[in-house]
Amino acid sequence: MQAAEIRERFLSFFEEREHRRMPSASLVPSVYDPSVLLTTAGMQPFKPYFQGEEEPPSRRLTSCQKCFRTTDIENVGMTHRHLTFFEMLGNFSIGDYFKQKAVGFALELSTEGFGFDDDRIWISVFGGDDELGLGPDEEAIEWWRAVGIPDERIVRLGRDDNFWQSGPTGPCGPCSELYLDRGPEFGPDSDRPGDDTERFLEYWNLVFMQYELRADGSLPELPAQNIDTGLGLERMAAILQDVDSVFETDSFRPIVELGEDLSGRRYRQDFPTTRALRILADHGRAATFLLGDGVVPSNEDRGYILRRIMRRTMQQGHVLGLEEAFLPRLYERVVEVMADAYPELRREWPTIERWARAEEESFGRTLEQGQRLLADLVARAREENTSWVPADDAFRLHDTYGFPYEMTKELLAEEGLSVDDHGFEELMERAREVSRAGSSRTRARAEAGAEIHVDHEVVLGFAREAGFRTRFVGYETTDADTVLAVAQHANGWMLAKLEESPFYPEGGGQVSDSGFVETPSGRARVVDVYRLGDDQALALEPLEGELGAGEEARAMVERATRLATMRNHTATHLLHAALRGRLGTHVRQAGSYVGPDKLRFDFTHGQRLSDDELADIEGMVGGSIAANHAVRAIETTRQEAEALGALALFGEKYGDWVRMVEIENVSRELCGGTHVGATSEIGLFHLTSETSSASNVRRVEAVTGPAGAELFRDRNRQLQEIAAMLRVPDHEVVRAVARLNERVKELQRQPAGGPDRGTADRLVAGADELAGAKVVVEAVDAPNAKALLELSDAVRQRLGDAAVVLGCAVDGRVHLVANVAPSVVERGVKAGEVVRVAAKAAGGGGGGRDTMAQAGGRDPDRLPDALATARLEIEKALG
RNA sequence: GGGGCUGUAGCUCAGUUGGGAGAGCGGCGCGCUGGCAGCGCGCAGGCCACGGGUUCGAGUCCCGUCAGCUCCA
Repeated sequence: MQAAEIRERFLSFFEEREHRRMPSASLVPSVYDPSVLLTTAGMQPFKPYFQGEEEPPSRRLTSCQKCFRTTDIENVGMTHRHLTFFEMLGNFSIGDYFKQKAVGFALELSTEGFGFDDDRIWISVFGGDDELGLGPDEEAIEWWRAVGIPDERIVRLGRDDNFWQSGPTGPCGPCSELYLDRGPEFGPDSDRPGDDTERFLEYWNLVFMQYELRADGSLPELPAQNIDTGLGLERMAAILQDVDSVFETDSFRPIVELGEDLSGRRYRQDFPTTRALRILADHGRAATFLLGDGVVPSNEDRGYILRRIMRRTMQQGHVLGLEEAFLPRLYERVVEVMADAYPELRREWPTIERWARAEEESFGRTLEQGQRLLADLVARAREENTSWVPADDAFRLHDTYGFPYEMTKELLAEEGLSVDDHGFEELMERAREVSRAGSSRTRARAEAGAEIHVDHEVVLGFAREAGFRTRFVGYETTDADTVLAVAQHANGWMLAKLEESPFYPEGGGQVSDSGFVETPSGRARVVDVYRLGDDQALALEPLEGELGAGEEARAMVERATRLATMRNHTATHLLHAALRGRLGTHVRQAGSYVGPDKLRFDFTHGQRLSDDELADIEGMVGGSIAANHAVRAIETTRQEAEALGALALFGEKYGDWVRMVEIENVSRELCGGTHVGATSEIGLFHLTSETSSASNVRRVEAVTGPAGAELFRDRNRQLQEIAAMLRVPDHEVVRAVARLNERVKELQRQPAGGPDRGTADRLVAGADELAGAKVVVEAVDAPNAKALLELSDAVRQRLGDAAVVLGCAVDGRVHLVANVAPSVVERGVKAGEVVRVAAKAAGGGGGGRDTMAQAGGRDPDRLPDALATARLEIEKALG
């Protein structure tokens, strides 16, 4: 059975049993779920439903979810089954059915859907745990018995294997796993499920979300109990296609074959080759899907995960002897295999290919640099006649220059050298500790900061207890007559919920609204708006009187601020469209800030923007504003929006109904923010900065409307001030500064134009002769230290075997120069020494080489003392 | 989020205890040569990333900012 058929059979099985079939969510989790970098399980996109923050489209769901886990990355290629990227099939019950039906469905699909023999299916259940105070999961055992699984094939496992929890506290519960007994040729009868053997293959995990684990250790039952199951598609395919490993299934074969064709080697020819081909296949899939979901290689967060995957792939390519760039071909093959199930891959192919090329090129540069450094290490080892390279050198190559350790070892081995593996691992571990220590410290600080605000859990509890959802009316109005339904004091603030609220809660980059709430008995400022899924709550600061629950209330958004924010939000969409139009469709939003003061937009792009590009983009946005396009928000289905070509955000919120903001003739984006009605309301648009926020991510900032005009006035004022200082009209400023610059350069050059002939002549003529050497020690007029030096040069050269010491006083400072011919140095006159003692006499310091030295001091009156000291020093040396 | 490295001529990079900004390639000019290639000679080209500090003096030492590379979480 092919992978596509397994996928379809699973989903339609549950669809026939009243489950709503959901499309796979992006690998990039919703922006509202910062707990994970990437989607790691099928239930993850449904978390808001499980937590009761949002209403699910159905109580029963089923999906095939793209998943990514790095925890086992070291094992990929070593085993038959470890993968970083995989597809997870699952059925979910949100407060609907529980263990009985979950068990029944699982067994029915296993036997009737996938054709497993009843008597080859084994089950594991939670066997109890003292610390949790729970006994065995009798309920699950009972239902397994009821569907005909005999006791001897039900295995009880401990908390580590069969109890699920997502954190130290929160929802949790026992699991139950299904195993297939592959028969005695795969292992002895004494093997048991859970022992990680080849005989018993785990293929399905059922999670019973039954309890809530509290901080005090208590374990009350959840009011609404949920089912979350996961069946790994690749494992199932390996079983049903009767092959040894996932890499031999139909989803992987064509990719492995590409590796074989490119390298001329064969899968299973030897272990290093097999391993490399497996890694190519797994990492190839992983990178293609990450790129397809808008992740871009960088050195932080998910971008770094992607980069590591891509670089590991290239390194394994090296193991296979692949010299040429091969990532685009690898990813192209992945797209061919997977695009029927995941059409976004075909749509994003130009972007995928672009980043593949860019990363391969950039890694090439890293390798080149590393090889250069490595050559130095080899040369040094040869010189010192050793057969090894110190671990810290190899580590530096890895840590600082990104040169893969495996490659270091391999290339050194070719030179007959080795590295201390153990030492390398130690350094690696130490670096990890340093990194961990640093990040936990900052995490503690962040948590300390969070206490100032009201804890998210508290707000969530408050809203849940209120028992209704606040209706957001902020799209239509900024003032609402409504009811203050509930209120509660918390941490100095007041928590409140309105029946209808015009206040926008921060989201999609747009900041929360500010404003006021008034009731007959009091007045309060809105200091924060909490977004709770589809719901919201307010934090209020009481200003007058006392606000009470149940009172009629008038809610007023601060209009000027909101309008400024709306202008910036619509401008952000125009900017996004302009960037894509000018730079290419690889440009993708990677974060944004939309406030009343300015807008900030991060997007994926490889290089800094040129002045021309920036000017063009600003011009395009300005053109869209002038054209006065209508802006409309449309509520529609996700499918409809996608069909219309709407741009989905990085880490889009999951849901059936979406809000699409359309700017006529310019763009369509999924967006929950507030916008102006027509683009001309934006007024002025001006880009204020262009920087980077991570590699391959550029950040631009802009201002609009009155803020833009204010900036303009400010600049103009500055220009006028400069013009006044230069005494030229505004439009002459640039030319005037250029002239000024030229003049400054000229003045700086002039002293270097040649030393003053007359002075030099006078000094040469006045030279003393002392023990066969010419000596000049004089105070002269010189504009700066450099001129003094050149003068001394000229004098010494004309005198031949001479010692020349010159001094001058400029700007309240003393400069001294000593210039001594080598033959005189040999006789004991060291310029550095002379100048040092002389400077000391003038209250300064100095030094230099034997033939030339400079010094200075802060007291011009003592210049004669300094020169006298210098003369004495020379006489002493020559005497 | 934490750590390491790097910013010097158009490019690739040297630059010693702090003491006169350099090389190679490239550019321009001249010469040798029948022409090209080549060789020789000469010239231009530098806010030594930016901002502070220490110092008589900073490319060099210290602090900060920006940018690039890189490892880890």
